[in-house]
Amino acid sequence: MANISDIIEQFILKTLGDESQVDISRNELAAFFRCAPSQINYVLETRFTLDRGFVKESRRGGSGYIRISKINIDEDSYVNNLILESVGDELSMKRLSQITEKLVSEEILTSKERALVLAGLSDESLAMPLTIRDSIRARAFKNILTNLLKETK
Amino acid sequence: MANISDIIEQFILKTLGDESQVDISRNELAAFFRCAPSQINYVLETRFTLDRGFVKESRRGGSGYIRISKINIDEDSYVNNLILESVGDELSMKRLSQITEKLVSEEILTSKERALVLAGLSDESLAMPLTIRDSIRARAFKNILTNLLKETK
DNA sequence: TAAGGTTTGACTATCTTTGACCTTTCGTTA
DNA sequence: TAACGAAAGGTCAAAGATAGTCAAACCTTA
Repeated sequence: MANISDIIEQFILKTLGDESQVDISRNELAAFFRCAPSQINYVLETRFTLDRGFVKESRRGGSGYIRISKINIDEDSYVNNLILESVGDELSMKRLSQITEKLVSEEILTSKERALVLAGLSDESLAMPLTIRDSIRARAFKNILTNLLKETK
Repeated sequence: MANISDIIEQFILKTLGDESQVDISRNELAAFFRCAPSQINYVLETRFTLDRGFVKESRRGGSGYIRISKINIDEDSYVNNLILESVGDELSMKRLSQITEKLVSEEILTSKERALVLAGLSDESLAMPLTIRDSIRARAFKNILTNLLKETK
C-alpha cells in the first residue's frame, strides 16, 4: 500500500470522517499530492463508486468543486434495489466485493458473512467459462440477497 | 534438495515466521533469486497450496503484491476434515444441507450464515447442467470452509 | 529411459500514472 | 450584453508497473 491512489483514497476518507459529504478541489488535491489532476478522477472512479455507497457531483469553472457524498440507505429498499436493478444479469468479482463492502458498513452483513459470500462466489469456486461465470454469480448473489430480506422480517 | 523452488519455499516460510501472513513482490523475489518471475508462481502453486494450509491473494499494477496467509489447519480438525475428505468432488443440495446443519449445531456457523450459504449454492443459483452442478457446489463449499478457517485464526 | 517435477520465456491481464486536449462556468470588458 | 479569457473540472489513450498463464525445454529419479 504505497501507491498514490491508495494514499489519496485514505486522505479523502479521513477528510470525510463522520460527515456525510465533503467538497474537494481537484487541482488543490493534485498539487498537494504532486500528481496529475486526472489522478484524482482515477481515484474517484475506482474507489468512490456507487457500489461502495458514494455519489459525486461537480462543477467546473471559477470556484468549481467536486462533492463526494455517502449515500444513506433504507435497508430493505436498498437490498431490493440491488436485487431488482443494480446487480443485473452479470456480476464481476470486483463489483461483488464493493457491494458487499457497503453491506458490511451498513451492518446488513457481518464481515464474516461477507467473507463467506466472497469465497463461495469467487472465480475459483465458480470454475466455469468466463462467459457464464458472471451471470451465475449475479443469479446466486441475488438469491442470497432475497434470502436476506426474508431473514430480516 | 538444492533446487531453486525448494530454496524459495524455505525463504518464504522463514519470512512468514510466526506471522499469519506476509506480502511479497513477485518481481523482487525473482530478481533476488535470479529466476524467472513465473518461477515464483510455480513455487506458490506447488507448495503454498490450500491442502498445506495457505491462502493467497494478489494485486497487479503499481505496488502490486502477493499475499500469503496461513490458515489454522490443525486447530479445527472437524472443518479441516470436511475440506479434505468428507465433501469430496461432488456435493448434493441435500448433503450440503445436512453438513451445514451440523456446523450450526457445532456453532461453527450461525443459522443466518447457513441460510446464506444454502441460498448462494442452491440449485437455482447454480443454474447449469446437473452434471457439473454438484462439482461446482463441492468446490465452492470447500472454498467457504477454507475461508472459515482463515477467519478463525 | 519413461514419468514427473522444474525452469524459462513469450504472451496476457490488470492496475496505476501521466499528459494532451476538451468542456463548462464565471467574471470582466468593450 | 455579447465576447473573451481565466479557472476550474472531464476524458481518453499511451506508457509504466506488476502479476498470471501456459507450454516447451530441461532435469532427476525410480
